[in-house]
Amino acid sequence: MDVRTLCLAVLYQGEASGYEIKKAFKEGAFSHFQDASFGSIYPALGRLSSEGLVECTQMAQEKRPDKKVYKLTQNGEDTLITSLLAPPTPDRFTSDFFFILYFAELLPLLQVIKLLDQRISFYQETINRMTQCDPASLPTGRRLCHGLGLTVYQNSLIYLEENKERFIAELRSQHEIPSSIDTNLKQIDTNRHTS
Amino acid sequence: MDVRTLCLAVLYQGEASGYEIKKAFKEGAFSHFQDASFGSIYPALGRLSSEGLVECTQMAQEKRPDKKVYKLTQNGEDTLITSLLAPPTPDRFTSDFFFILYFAELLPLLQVIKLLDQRISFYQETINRMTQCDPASLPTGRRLCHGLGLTVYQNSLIYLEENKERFIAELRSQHEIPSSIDTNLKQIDTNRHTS
DNA sequence: ATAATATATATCGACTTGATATATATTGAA
DNA sequence: TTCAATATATATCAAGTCGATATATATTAT
Repeated sequence: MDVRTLCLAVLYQGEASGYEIKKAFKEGAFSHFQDASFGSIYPALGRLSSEGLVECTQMAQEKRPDKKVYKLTQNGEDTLITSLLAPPTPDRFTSDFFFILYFAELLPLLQVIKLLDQRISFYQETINRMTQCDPASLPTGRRLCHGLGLTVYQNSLIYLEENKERFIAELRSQHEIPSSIDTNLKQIDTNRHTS
Repeated sequence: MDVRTLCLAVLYQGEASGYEIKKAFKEGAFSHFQDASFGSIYPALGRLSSEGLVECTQMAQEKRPDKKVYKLTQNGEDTLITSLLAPPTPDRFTSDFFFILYFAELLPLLQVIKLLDQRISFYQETINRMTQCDPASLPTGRRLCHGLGLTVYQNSLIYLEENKERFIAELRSQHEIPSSIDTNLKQIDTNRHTS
């Protein structure tokens, strides 16, 4: 979803500045499945403003730098709904954690253990944060998002906790045969390209 | 993870052309947690080649266009390992599905049902594809990736199947009061910005 | 026959990120 | 108390990335 639509979506829930829109992606409601940087938010707001999809009110603040508060227009609201009706593009998931884990045999065991422990902490903290909020207080669509997301984190945590020890033991046993460290993974696909 | 490292990772498993590297992200081993386009793969291979991290062999093919087969050098292998030791950047997950679902109240009910059904099919197909492969045949790290990923898809499917009907019934009941269609979500955060 | 898909490399405009610059207030630690 | 870090607030820019497109041919399906 393009940043312009993302801005409209945040503004649908109440007027906000560029800084506050960024927060919605960093910590707020959209943080688990969308993101945008200042470098794309500010230009997007400028274009939305010139197209009449949002209105800007310059708030000359007492002490802090000027705050530009953006508000959705009726046209902007209609445009948001239309964008939501378009067929969704496939999810995009990019993870260094999975990428590094994939090559676990090539890395020092302590490094891998650290990676897993950090991941377990990440899942625990995320679950704690998400269970702060009472699902019953959420609108229907938002509640399903919340429930599905929470399920993913909870089951990921369970899986890692259940398999961590076995996994580490297996890696340790492989480290005991030093000559195999480097060749383990290569063996798998060696004869793929025999044309 | 930058595209250069991703190319080294694919080449670690066997020599490959740019086209074959792209396939590793589209359908192959890395498809669930990494991606790269031709527009970044080809320049990356050129740079890796000039830096001596990969070697290129031009295969003058009989009928098809020339194939440039890239192979990892020792230097490239070392560079890959070093990159894997760097602290992982946070995951990035971007989903139109979650984004649209979040605003379910604003959309025609049939549209939402279609969205959920497509999602359920997507999970089912992904699980089917992933269960084709025998986990026991995979190296340790790769097996944990596979297991954790599969768990996520399976539990997402279960959650959606268990909650779909209740969710749709709830949306339907809200549609019966037409005046509420537009205001449901707005009510939540209306008095946040009362300064 | 002919449309669609697969193999194969390459380029390019448009967009996005991550870092940086600028300026001030508040909070917490030494 | 002083000093560092964090938070509020906008804006820009180099570097990197995507998605589309061009080019050319073989195979598969309709």
